[in-house]
Amino acid sequence: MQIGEATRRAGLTVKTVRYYANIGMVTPQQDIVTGYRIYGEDDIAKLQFVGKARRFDFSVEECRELLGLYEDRNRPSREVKALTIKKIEEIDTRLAELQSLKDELSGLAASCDGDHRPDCPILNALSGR
Amino acid sequence: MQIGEATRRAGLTVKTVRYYANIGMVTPQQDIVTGYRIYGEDDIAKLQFVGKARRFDFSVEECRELLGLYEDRNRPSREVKALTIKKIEEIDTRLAELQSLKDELSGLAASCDGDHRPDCPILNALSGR
DNA sequence: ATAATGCTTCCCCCAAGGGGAAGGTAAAGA
DNA sequence: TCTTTACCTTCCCCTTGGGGGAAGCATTAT
Repeated sequence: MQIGEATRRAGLTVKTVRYYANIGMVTPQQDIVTGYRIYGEDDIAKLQFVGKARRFDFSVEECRELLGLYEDRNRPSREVKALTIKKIEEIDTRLAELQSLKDELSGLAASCDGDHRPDCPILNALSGR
Repeated sequence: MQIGEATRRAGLTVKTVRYYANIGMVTPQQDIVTGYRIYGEDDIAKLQFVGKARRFDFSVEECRELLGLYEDRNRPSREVKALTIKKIEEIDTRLAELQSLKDELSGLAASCDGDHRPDCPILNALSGR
């Protein structure tokens, strides 16, 4: 099928699918006459796979790695699990950072009257006073 | 003072401080003969202010806005508080997304043996089976 | 015949700087 | 006085993951 239907079935944009072809992640066949990309069922499966992995916050490079493992029918599940745990740890780190930021900003917002007067504890805090 | 000391006092890199000058956020004077940027105490205060705001996850454009409010001695604190609350909401949204991702990935990781065998529930989930 | 899609490549754009080259400047040491 | 060293400048390419849009074929519908 052509790229349009492939994107519909994979739930991705044309730009995205073409990008994956360009970086060699999901490489369809190509019509020699028209130059059109031709996607098969296996390509669709890969696109859907990558789409889901991206939604799980895996980077494109990590997706490439996962795809390699996905295609290797003999790889130990250990490797996949290790990648997943690493990703969970990254998410944990980011969660803690964001929570800390939120706490600080919430404290500042609570201390600011937020009215017409110019005095503002938020700006005071940012300016180090 | 020159840019080197300014960066030391503001806790930023030279690249960053030059970038802020280029985009017109913190614009030092400039020595006409040497072309060197010359930073004064007020510039240092602004750099420190922006540095802190960036650490609070405000974008550069938001920092520019905050800086404008910071410099306007008559602005109502309402405006600053509104920006802060918007930022807190953004952080909340991202927190929820990350938590959801983490829960799903944790479930997958728990269901995967992670041994030498090739069977892997994580890949199965990603491939939609 | 022509208009409407659909496809291609090509190039620039985003945030927020980082890395490094090539070259001017200033102060300290030999 | 000469040279090294440390700072400074501008300029250009690189990053992530594509988005926007132009210019130019192909196919299909009217």
